Amino acid sequence: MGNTVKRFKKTREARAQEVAQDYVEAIAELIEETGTARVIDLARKFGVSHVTVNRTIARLSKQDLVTSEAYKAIELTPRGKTLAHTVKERHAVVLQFLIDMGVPREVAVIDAEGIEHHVSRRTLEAFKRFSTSRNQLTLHSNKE
Amino acid sequence: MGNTVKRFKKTREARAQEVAQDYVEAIAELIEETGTARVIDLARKFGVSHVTVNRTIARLSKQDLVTSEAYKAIELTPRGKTLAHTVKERHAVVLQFLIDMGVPREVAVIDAEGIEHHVSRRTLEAFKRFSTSRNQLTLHSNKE
DNA sequence: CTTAAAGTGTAGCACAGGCTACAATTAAAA
DNA sequence: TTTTAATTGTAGCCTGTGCTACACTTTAAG
Repeated sequence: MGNTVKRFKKTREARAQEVAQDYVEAIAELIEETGTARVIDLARKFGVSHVTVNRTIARLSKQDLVTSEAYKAIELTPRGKTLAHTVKERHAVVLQFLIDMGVPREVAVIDAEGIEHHVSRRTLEAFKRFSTSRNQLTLHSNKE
Repeated sequence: MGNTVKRFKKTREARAQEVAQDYVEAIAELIEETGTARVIDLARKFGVSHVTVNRTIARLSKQDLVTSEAYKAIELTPRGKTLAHTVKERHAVVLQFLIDMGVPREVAVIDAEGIEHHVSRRTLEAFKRFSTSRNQLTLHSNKE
């Protein structure tokens, strides 16, 4: 299999996991902020109908990322919690990185959402290095 | 409509254009390198069946990005050419940026493929600034 | 407690993007 | 030129992710 093929296959596979990642992250946030994560909350957050959320939750449930009983709030499984934590951290790194690069915050927030899912470990490390060194510099020149 | 909703809608819309962008870029490359872009070439490049390529080409044709006659090679419309050019340039900027950030080339190639579609104008500019200043620095210390 | 509103679930549709299997066409070999 | 191989096209299937419409359950107001 050619390298280009591998590259595009990887990109497609990553895409298949994006929704799952967005959902567990959102669910974790909702639970943290409001105590529960309901279908309607997710529907509002993502701007989709509750039907779409429902089916996605069913799929996540099959993947052992969430548990859900009819008419009950959604819970994260241990696997779901772990994933949510990883995703949250990565999201924060990417967002901070873009901001540190000089991208206006509102733009950075949008771009981070799309970019985060495609950032490998190595690239994430590079982003962290950049933010860290930039922040150390400002320690000496700026108390922000 | 909430900001979060807008953000996710934007991400979804961007996603819908990714395939189109990948295809016109690949078609432009094939034409440049081999003279023609055929269905089978694209199928091999993306690692999908020729059927998938066929239907995608039909969709791109509706969007006035390519022209295709049965059993003939695929051509880009003026719109398609313009898009291909934009995408190619952005891809190059993102790839170079990742490499300049210290990401190993093989990893950068994969990540760039996923990231490029989510990079806004502002972020692209930030990437360019970084690569430019880094390259100017190496001019003085390294002839690479 | 009863009723209205909010939330949830399900049926059924659309489209994108995967596939296999088979038919048709074009290009290459004999 | 005929036959074979490669390429392209079409039918029909699957899954993911979107929707509306309608039914059911839970929650909140009266």
